[in-house]
Amino acid sequence: MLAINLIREKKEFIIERLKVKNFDAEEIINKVLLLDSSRREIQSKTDMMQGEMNLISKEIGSLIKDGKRDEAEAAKQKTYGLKEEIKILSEKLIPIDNDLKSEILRLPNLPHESVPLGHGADDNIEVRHRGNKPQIPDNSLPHWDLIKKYDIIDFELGIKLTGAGFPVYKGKGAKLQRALISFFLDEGEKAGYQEVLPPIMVNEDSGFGTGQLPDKEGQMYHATLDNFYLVPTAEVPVTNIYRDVILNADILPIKNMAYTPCFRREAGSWGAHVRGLNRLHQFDKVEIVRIAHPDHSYESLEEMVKHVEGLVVKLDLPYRILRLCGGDMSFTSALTYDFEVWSAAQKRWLEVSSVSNFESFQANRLKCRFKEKGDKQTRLAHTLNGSALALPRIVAALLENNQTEAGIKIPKVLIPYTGFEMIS
RNA sequence: GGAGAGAUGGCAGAGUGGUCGAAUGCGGCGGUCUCGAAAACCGUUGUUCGCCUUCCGGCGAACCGGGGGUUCGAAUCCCCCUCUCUCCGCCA
Repeated sequence: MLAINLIREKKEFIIERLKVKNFDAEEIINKVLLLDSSRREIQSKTDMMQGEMNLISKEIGSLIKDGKRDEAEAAKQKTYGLKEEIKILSEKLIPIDNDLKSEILRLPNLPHESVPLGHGADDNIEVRHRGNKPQIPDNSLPHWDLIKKYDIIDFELGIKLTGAGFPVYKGKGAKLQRALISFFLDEGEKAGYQEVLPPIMVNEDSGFGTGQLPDKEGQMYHATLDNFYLVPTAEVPVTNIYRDVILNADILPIKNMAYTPCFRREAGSWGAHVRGLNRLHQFDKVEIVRIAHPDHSYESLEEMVKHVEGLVVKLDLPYRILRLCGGDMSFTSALTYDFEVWSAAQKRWLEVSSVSNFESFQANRLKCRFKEKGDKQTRLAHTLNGSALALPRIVAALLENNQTEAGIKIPKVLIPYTGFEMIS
């Protein structure tokens, strides 16, 4: 949510910036400014009247204390008209407040100045790439065939238990999941992230705080009886730890990470490229989350990119890093880097991480603020997060890229975690 | 699930209709003292919105779990919701 001050002061700037996201903000902003000024006008009036009411009430109090009943009664008469006026005005304010809020919520976050113009994936800019695409034999199999061949992930069984997109990991397949999670968490710990194990269902306030609600309601599983949502990413519970808090500036940046299963309905996004592990309703992910000082949040972002890069390097996967263009970025992000790894049998890049700076956009929804030592004013913090990493596509790439006649070779760094060197 | 009790500032804890944004203690911050520190003493100490102000700030409104109501006036009375605790039941 953009700050109202910013909208008041930098209307033209916002309109220009949002063009990068191919978003025409002019109409909404005009509406916001109109609603905002009538809101302020009404509030000034009611504040004044309420002040008058308070004065009279105090007067009545002391009159009664002095036993001046008649005068007190006369003073009471004065309040009735005022009270009615205040009521009318404050009732007028309610829809204005609601409209104002919902209009502001329609505005996406401003893209950072380095965000390239563009409409879709083709316009993203490759920041760098590393690793050679492995040469695998012509009879190599895509991962959905490999998992069957070695019986490590069972989609049909998942369908029986739950439905499509809820795979069952078995034997070495299950162990590989656990190994990756542990590896990612250990690497995160080395990089100074505190591990948290949060609830994987959250309430409405949390869903709102990170921006899933109200717009992306249909993307989350909803436990209606209790009105809880299954988390689509650990970002939601971990970032919401800092909802409604005022932090001391000197503890920034806060660095947390969490492993959680992630649940996504993926309504309307099933198509040709989603076979096997490419898209699931439930998957595992380790997420890194930071709360940063606005002056240093981009340093944080770069550190996070480096960290994620370290992971794919250690797993020996060919990867590329993309700076997302305005049209491909999320509603809430100011700058996003995507990581993609090469999937040798599918012969395509798979997105395995998305690292973003949300600047104060989420923080404004969350009311996550900080205070500089000795300063009276609170300021909005910056929030950032990134996958480090999401498992399924990493597994897909590992299986495909490392397949040999004898079986699938496990990357060196994972062997201490798996306890085996080969899936065969 | 049943019965009861409760929710007050960073924390603890008073306050049951009238200058109560809220006593007191702790903590935090600033100062005195000290070479420095501790102790002691003095002072200070929330958030949001609006209006005014060149800065410092000033004035007003709102906030005592959340929402609604009664009243000239609500932390205090009434209703609904949420959460916490105690006992019972069930249970990994």
